[in-house]
Amino acid sequence: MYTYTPSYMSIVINLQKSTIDSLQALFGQSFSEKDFQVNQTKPEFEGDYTVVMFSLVKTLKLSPEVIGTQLGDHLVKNFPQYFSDYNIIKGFLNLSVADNYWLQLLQDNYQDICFGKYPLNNKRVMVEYSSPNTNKPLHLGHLRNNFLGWSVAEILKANGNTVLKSCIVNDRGIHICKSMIAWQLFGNGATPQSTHSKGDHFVGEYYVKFNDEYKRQVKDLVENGMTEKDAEKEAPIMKATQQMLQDWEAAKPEVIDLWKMMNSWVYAGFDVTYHNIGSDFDRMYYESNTYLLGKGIVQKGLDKNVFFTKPDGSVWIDLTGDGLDEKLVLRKDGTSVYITQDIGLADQKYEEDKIDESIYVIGDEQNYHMKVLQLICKKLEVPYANDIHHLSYGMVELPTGKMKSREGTVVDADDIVAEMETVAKNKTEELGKVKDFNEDELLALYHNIGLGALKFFLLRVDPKKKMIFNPEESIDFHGFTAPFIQYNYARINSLLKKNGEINSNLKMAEFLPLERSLVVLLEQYQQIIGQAAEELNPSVIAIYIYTVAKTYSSFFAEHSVSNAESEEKKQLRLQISSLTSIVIKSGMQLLGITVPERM
RNA sequence: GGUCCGGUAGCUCAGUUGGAUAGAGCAUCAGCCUUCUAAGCUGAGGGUCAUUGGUUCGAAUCCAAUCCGGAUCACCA
Repeated sequence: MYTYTPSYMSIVINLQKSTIDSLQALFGQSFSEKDFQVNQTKPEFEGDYTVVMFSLVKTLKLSPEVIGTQLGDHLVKNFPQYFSDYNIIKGFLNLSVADNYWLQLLQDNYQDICFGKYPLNNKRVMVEYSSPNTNKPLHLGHLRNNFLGWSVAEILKANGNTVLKSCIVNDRGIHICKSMIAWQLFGNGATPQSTHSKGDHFVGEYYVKFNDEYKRQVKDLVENGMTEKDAEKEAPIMKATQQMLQDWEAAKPEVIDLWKMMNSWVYAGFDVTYHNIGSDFDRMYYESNTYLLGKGIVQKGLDKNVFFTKPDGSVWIDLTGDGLDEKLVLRKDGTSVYITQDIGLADQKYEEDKIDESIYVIGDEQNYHMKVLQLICKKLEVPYANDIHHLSYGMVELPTGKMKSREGTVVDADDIVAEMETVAKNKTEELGKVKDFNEDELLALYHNIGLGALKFFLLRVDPKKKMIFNPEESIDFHGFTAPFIQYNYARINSLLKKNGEINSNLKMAEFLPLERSLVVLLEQYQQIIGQAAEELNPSVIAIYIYTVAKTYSSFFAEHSVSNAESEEKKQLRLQISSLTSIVIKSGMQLLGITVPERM
């Protein structure tokens, strides 16, 4: 889906190309990079990268050893700038990359803060994420969405795309009216100001109150002999809510005023949260503006016979041929439904912003909906039909099951961020390394560490998998976590500060195993950025950056930089350290995580 | 019932365009701070890759069947 011009040619690609050339020269047959596999060499064997021979055996009708020997020989002889040595074990051709190659890579890049990133292309991509409802505050599930959306946007930018972040606010509908009704019934004119509460939490409380009252009324009715189904329809509070929705659609001034007032409270609360977690948007869409969109497109679709009308006047699309069902796109009264709005909004985005790709960060419970949207667009033959991608992510669940706002069993976004900051504060004070920091510096540090730990926790796992969060166990600060990575960055930073200017002109090119492992890893950063974009998967970055930090941590414990065996060694290690710090900072930034200079 | 997703160490997860002895973190145990930040390092134990069968030089990875868990199939959004 995304193809890029790299800023430097990666060693794996060089290996593939030179292998293809060599095979051609040796055996007179042409291969492509898909005909053989290139792996990183396992640590227990000599070498950096490995070509697997088995797939070539059939076509060449030679034993793996024979092919390996000839190929290895040819590669080392003809591409000495890349390969210095080889060995063959079973069907595996292990190649050692020339020390000078690594040295040159280091010298060219050790101060390049753009290392690994791709040059600008002409693609415009929109990432839609967050998409909150205005009847309740954000919870942990929203945070996963926000962090994913932000990170994917950053990853796409690093791949050279121009990215627009957008947000569709779900600001109308029955759920909003529930909070409104409850406030009328139980609020006694209270406001966030009068109760000293955050606007989104304030409104969310009334959403919970609605459901408590609703349950009570249903129970009463059932006790008086009504069936549960009828009771759910007949409960006075539900009837009042439905009336309010109709009044809203009829634009009754007092309902609209109430709606505007309560939404403004929620937005004030959201602003605080978004600012705190570092989310922002280039385009805001409000469902109260877009819910009528798409009707014109449906009309065009009717003309093209993509849609059909049922006797009652409702409009449908038949997707049974694609393994799905019939799907309604316009109600019999002519009003649009969810999918109709999305068709309309997709069109609006395309027209207004001339975007080439559109990414929707939406939970996997909407896989079916997004599939329908993509299918409808294809059948309508709109130009952007193949450029709609769903970044589907799994729910964040508690050990007790799903989080439910209605029942108040949610991990609140503001609460969890504050809690993480407190843990960061306690831990920092315990260690006592930054006693000279002033109050602002301390707050910034707690924020970076606490929020970083949370972001990393949510981003390090494959988005499409659901995850379980146990509020009883606090999120770890050790091991595969952001604080560990941040800590390594801070160590490198202080080391580099102590040692001053780095000599860029090195002749020595001998690497100890850990030094070599680091350079090999760092060289892969560019390819990792590409892979993360292709898969729309920030966990690729998280895992990679952790591996870099972990390897550096071993290196740091094993080898002294300041007191290296020789001046040349010292300079080499400083270059490695410098590039490591650049990659850590850059990679963490792709995850939306700030690295502190000290901690 | 149809469709889709998942099941890997006690726990949380990597690894699936088929490759060498399946990897991390947490937790447990044993070592390591007079030397660049111990939020660290080194090591140990811990596995029927849900089950069964198949494909082949080779399967956690591909195919089939089965079991378990989840999502979805609204004139809600």
